[in-house]
Amino acid sequence: MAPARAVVVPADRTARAEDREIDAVIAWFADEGRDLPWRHEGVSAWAILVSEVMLQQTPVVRVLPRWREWMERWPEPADLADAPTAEVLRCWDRLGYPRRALRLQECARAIVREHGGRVPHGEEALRALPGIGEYTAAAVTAFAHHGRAVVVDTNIRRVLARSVLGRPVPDRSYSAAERALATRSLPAEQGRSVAWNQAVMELGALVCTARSPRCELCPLKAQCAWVAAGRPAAEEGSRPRQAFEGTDRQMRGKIMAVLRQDGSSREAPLFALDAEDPARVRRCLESLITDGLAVRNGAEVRLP
DNA sequence: AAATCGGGGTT
DNA sequence: AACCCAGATTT
Repeated sequence: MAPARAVVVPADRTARAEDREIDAVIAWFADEGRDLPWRHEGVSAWAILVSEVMLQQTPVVRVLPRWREWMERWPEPADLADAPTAEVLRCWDRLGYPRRALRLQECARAIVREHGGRVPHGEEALRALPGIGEYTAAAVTAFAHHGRAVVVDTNIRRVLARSVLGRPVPDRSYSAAERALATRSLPAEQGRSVAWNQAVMELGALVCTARSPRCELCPLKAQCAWVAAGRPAAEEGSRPRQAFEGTDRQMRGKIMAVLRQDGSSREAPLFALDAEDPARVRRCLESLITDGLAVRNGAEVRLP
């Protein structure tokens, strides 16, 4: 399990070896990291927070255009707080999981109400905001406030699972042991910790990818436990994942697409979205209303 | 710990 | 057709 170099090496030599690994990854990022707009100098903490929420389960390429438009329309938390929610949901478009858009607006309102319109510092205060969980609080702390935080996203999980544990994929669920590993791996010095978080995340996105990792380009290839083990394949997925086709999630998406397009709709036409299963349409409609993503007035349904 | 919550590009 | 993506929230 543990990497070979963990075996009884003088503390100072271990430290220097780890420092070289860290520097190699940071240097790789300086050369190969993408020029993403939310990484630019002078981008506000709010803009970075928005990017992080949009990036929750949505790939970078799809976030880019939405983020640009969003920040142009609502550059400050107060702007989003005052926006019509229907417009917010339209601008969110097809980023997926539209509850994130709702929570982001609630987040903006909480920032205005409780923090004077400024993104608060500190992971505890950040986590208290709607839609901000462990990852996003750490990411905002690191990338917006340049603080030392244990950032663990899907990319970092994969890089650590492979390079340190020698495993092809991380576990399904995020464990305390995994958090401890990420904590141990984080450089002690603040500036280096920020660079490390950014660099490892990018390494996972560009090189140590889920499908076809490009190990030949990896700054960690010489000391990667997974490479050393001969890059063993992952076990076959024990459970087939739930298909998307035919799920409530898909139907909710279809209904939201209609509401974004038309602003409102009579209820009856929505049942044409699945003539085979009106109960499903009904169920999804009710759940959207419960979630605050749609409102009913009379025989019509519209965006909130 | 597991389920639920979109949507689309890649393989 | 399956897999994956800068996760959060609820149960």
